[in-house]
Amino acid sequence: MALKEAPQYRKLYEKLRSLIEDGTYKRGDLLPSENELCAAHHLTRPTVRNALDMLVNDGFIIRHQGKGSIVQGQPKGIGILSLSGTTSAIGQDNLTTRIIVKPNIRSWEQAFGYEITEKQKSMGCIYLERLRLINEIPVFYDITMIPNLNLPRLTSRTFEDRSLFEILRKHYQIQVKGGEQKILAITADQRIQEHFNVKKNHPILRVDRKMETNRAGFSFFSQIYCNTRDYSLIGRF
Amino acid sequence: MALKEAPQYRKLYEKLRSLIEDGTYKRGDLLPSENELCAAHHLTRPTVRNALDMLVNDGFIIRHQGKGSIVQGQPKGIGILSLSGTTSAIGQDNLTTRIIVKPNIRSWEQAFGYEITEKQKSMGCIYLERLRLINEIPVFYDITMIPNLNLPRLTSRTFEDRSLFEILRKHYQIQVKGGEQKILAITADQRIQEHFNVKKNHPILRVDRKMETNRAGFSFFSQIYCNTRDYSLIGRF
DNA sequence: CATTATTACTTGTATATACAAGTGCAAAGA
DNA sequence: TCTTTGCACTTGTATATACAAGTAATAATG
Repeated sequence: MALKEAPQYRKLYEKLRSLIEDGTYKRGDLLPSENELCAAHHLTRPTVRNALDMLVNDGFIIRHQGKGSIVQGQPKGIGILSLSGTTSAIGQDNLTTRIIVKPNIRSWEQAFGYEITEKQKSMGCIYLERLRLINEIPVFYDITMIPNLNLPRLTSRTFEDRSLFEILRKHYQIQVKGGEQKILAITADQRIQEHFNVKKNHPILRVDRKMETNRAGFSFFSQIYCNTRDYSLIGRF
Repeated sequence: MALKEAPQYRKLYEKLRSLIEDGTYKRGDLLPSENELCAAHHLTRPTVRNALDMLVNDGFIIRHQGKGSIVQGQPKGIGILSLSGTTSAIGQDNLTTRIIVKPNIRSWEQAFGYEITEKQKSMGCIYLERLRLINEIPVFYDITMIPNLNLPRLTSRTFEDRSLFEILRKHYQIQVKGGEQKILAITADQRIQEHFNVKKNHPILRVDRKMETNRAGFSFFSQIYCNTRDYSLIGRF
């Protein structure tokens, strides 16, 4: 089952997105005009606009009639912490990831309070746990569960360098379109105390989320513990 | 300054959106096909697709190649702050509001960590504190600061029955378009302990938010304390 | 010098068209 | 009867074109 090549507008979207994310285009900059992009990539305006529409949608740019496409910066984030997200909010340099539980396939009955279908139950899930550190300080601990459906070699990919969202988007054409989340404040239990190196009664933010994608019926789940003493979650809405 | 007429695709979007919101099209229904919509509204496919794209974007529908546009239901909300407890949805009946500090005008230098302009500083702000109870249980404590700009009689309006957002929208044509928020877990301080009737070291969720509106340069701010023991924050994104 | 009009750009809207690709059903064939 | 083929439908992608409308800098005008 060969992967279909991505459409032109999608490829342009990825290119421009990368250029914004890596800082080639900074906040406040103007993107090349639509006509310039047409010429540069040998596309027509509707196709180019399609790509730009996606960027607008994600919050990377805004457009002004008569002026151009103005780079906004990082996406409005999906929900609260833009997942690709912790990366974008903090700056990639300082963020390191430790895989605590390597991706493995296991059975599941539900996911952090969210229901899953019978089919998903029968297929099992890819499970992993990660600890993320900012400037050597452990800040996030997240547990991820992904239905084990048609994702060849996902378990073997590295989750350290790239974000899960990026992997899904680029390699499997799966885009997170939205989702649902529950947020609450708890006190650190034994395990979290150890990972975060905090004492009892330390307040911790917990986020349970269901991520819905463009692939019908394909959702995945994560539970995120966050020590907000030094870094708080920031998001746009 | 007459309002420019809305473009065709926008009008079609509003029509279809209304039909979904009023239940004419229910969840799971198929919308008329693109060609049918073209014929019915005397438009071409790109224009119709533009309208449908907006609906997809808002989460009202999803589209399936070869099948059609499937109605999903209600849109994704703005921000977080819809509540979920053990009981699924909390009817408004159970929510009561107590004004702890009545709206009054005072000076300010900043707002919960967000910068404000010199002009806003000089004008002062409208300040209020409220406690919100669900089924007699105190769940939210929020502090609100609104720039004191051209909002005659705002201080005297009741904040108990109506939401601030509704007042701003209906009486001042101010709509919240988006904003920024910071979320963290803290332990209850003396005052919060009393309001929430919890003991020391009880974990509390704190949200600092900046609300941006359709009026250029007009933002307002709130800080929300939330006891998530019985009710957690849920939200779609 | 200050104001207004022109001009050359930008994005916004809309039409017309073509073919690719996924879905589901019905007709043809084994 | 069951399977396969084909067809008619759906949405997806892409091109080509045209004009409207906002923006900003320049040129013309008072």
